[in-house]
Amino acid sequence: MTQELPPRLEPRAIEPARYRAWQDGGYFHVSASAVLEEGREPFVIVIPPPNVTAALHMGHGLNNTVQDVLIRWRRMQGRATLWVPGTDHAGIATQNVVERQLATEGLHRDDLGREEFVERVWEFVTETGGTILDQLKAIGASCDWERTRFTLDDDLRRAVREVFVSLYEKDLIYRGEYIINWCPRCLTALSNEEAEGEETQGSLWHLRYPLPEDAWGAAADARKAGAESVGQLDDGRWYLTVSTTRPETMLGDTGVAVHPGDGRYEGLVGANVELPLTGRTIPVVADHHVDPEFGSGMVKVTPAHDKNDFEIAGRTGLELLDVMTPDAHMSDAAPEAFRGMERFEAREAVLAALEDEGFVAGTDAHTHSVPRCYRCGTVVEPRLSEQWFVSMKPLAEPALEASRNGEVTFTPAHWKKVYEHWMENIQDWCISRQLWWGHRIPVWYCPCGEQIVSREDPTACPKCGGEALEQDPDVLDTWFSSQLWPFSVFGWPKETDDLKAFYPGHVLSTAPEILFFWVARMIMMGYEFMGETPFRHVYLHATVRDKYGRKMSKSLGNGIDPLHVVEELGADAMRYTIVSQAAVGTDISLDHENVEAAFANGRNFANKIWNAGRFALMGLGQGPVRALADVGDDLRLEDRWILSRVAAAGDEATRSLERFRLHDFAEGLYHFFWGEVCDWYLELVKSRLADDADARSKEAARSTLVTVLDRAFRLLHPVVPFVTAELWSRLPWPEGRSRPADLIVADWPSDHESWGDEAAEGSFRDFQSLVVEVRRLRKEYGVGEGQRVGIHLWGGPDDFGDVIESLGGALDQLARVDRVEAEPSSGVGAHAVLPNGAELFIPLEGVIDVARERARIEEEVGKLEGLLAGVRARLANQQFVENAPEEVVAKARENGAQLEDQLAKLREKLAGLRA
RNA sequence: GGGCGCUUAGCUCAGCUUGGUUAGAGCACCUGCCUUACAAGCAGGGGGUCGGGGGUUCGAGUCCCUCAGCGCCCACCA
Repeated sequence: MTQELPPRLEPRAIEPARYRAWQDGGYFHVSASAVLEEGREPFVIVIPPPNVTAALHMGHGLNNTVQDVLIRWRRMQGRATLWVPGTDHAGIATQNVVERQLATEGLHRDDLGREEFVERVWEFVTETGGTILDQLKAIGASCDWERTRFTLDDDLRRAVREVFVSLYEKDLIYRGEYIINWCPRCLTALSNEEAEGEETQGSLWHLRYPLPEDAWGAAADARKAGAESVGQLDDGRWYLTVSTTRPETMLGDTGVAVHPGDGRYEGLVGANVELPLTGRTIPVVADHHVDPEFGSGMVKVTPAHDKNDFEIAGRTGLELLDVMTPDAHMSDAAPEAFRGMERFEAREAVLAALEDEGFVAGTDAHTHSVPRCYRCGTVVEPRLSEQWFVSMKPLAEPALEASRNGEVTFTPAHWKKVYEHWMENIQDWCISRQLWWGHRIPVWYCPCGEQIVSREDPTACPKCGGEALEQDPDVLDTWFSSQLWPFSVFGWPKETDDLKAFYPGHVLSTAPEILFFWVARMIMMGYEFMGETPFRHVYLHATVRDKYGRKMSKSLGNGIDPLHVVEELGADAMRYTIVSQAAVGTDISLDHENVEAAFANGRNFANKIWNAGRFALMGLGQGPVRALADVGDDLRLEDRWILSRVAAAGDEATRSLERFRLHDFAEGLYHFFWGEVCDWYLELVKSRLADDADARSKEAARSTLVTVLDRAFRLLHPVVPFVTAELWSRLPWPEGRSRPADLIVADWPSDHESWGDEAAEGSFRDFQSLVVEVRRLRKEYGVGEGQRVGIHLWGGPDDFGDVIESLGGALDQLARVDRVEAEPSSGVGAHAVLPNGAELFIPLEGVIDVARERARIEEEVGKLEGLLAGVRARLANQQFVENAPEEVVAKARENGAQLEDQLAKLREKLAGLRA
């Protein structure tokens, strides 16, 4: 019953039911046999698994809408379309959340112990883990929920174990003591990617290290050679100057380094410098890493707290001295005065002590990048530590080649360069984390010294037979399991049918900031373990920002909750708004302070579609609709025009989607549907549907309307699935055509060749420009809205007369023109030339009160002339021009110019009315 | 320090790959309409020297150089 449709779209009334119907219909699911047995071409996307504890934010909203658009489109094209959903256990993030929960109970994870803590996390995850997936359903995501995976599922554990052991066997995983990024709050190692640099306004302190007396001669020589960093203290002692941004680390210095070729310091190499505050002396060494051009050309070396210094120590044999505890307090290795101090407190204390003894040579303001933990924001401490690493260079090679030779492509294209640059400079990956939540490292240690790396949990040491094996306490970086996602979700390392059918996937859509964390590593793992790329195309979506251009984030509180948008305005409104804004390579700005306004465009469009459908359902009536082919002879110009246009719109939509131009896809259809179907075709077809006297015209209109809406709804469905599916299901169906079970699986329109009709499009364009021009003139000359006029129309294309004749009734409907004469005319009235060269004249004598209109215009002219005279007088006044603020004068000039323009137009009008 | 990108209407952005009608959209604004699909609408309208400068060309928002401002990524310069 079409009367039931309310005049405003109520998304809540249709969306949840629609979604349930799709799920119940099994449309989201596809089995391997569709590919392996039926031979259908697959189309596969694996979802970027959101953190299991996450709540949906606008970034998810955008990314998953993008994926759903592609998925729905391909599904309609008949591909065996699979979108695999799931969540990530998100090691640090999840552990932090549960630790915070514990903290509210006054507990620490140590109070529970490892097992109980992990159990607690599982409880939490089991309770809340499904939330974000349910939220995806609300925005319409058509994932195959039967295949939902979690990165800690048994299958995926097996994959992780296999990959770790396999890489270890290939010597691509090793354990060693190196400087790694350490978060003193999370108490774990981090990868380079997890330590995010933040530009910070800091200081560079210059410190003096006194030289022993036997080096004073060499020091004096160095000074003479131009080494300004060598000098004498008040008491006559010579010293060297070194610089640092982290003075507290000087307590762990074990040397000072210069470049081997730096002649200035030649005599000082080998000298033992006094390290202030510590009572230690440290040697001056030569190492080629030191840049003689930079600063003093002399560097303090802190091997246990700096990556470069560690390497220098490796080459020069300097000692390693760790002066900090894991939680970044000064350790027992530091002088007593500083022990137990927090690092920044120690920084102040060290500086104060050095200052006291005259060892601070100066301070410069210094802006540099300070690494922070990507999870908690704590300043990362470079720390000497034994960890597990992956050798990345060999793995990167095929993944780099894949980008170079186009096996993997990127949208926007410029990410290709970013990806390749990173791949070319790839560094080893620290994968062990001192956490409890995650994939435990599959390595056991026997008291006999044997290290066992095994696919199966060992029960006894293969070397000594001992059973007192200890498993490595650490877990793997979350991204170690995420990188296997494209094949682990299909059951690898087992050779499953799913794997055969659905690997490799096609598109990977995600945020640019995890290109290195995740995308690059998936590609490397794909080549290493599957022998080919996990996906051919990487789509990096826009960043969602607020109206001030700031990234939406929890901490800024400037986020928009997609569920709130769905609730208030509908999923369709949200989807259209963000897709239409997601132009390649740009960001999306949404006003978080006025959500309704931010999504108004999408909401209005969904409502427009709704009303167009309502109109059709009411206007079509109950009778059977004939197939288009059966009414072919009765089609009128506007019918042939709109059929041709819907064909063109379909071609454009397909082209846009093929190129990942989702913005063009959405906007193109918006303009087609609103600007052509609604503004023109529906307006023209109204009277025909209501006119029972001309049955042939009415039937042609009904057939055309049904056909056009069917097509349009199909094209629109990927971006606004709910409103289109709802209306489509109610649309009457032409006789003789079989009807798909649901719009979600209706064929994507592609047979457009036979529908194109350039002649009809050209003729209709001529008609449109005539209507627009008549409307404009009517408005300009104050012709009342209901007032009919006659027009004269001459010149232009040969067939223009025929066009006007066939659309005569339409001209009356759209522009209130009841008489068209083909003869030239002039006199009192309005005249214009159309784009196609035809001349248009509207006699206004007797239509409007010409004398009154003339008087009205004259009055207006008088008024404007007065204003203009005033402006001119001001501008003629030297004092005003010289003394008034510049912008006031400029404004006056601008006003004058505007007034002159307006006057010219009015005078032209007057001339027409006098004729 | 390297690499990349951006600057077009009041705001947010398309358009540049392949130079060529009058540079577009949404929102905002002005005018007139509650015309029975839709006022979340209809009709009409105003608003841009395409960041500055230079060059190539018959022709530049589009290609090249340069300057300025903004942003992103990478990096061990103490």
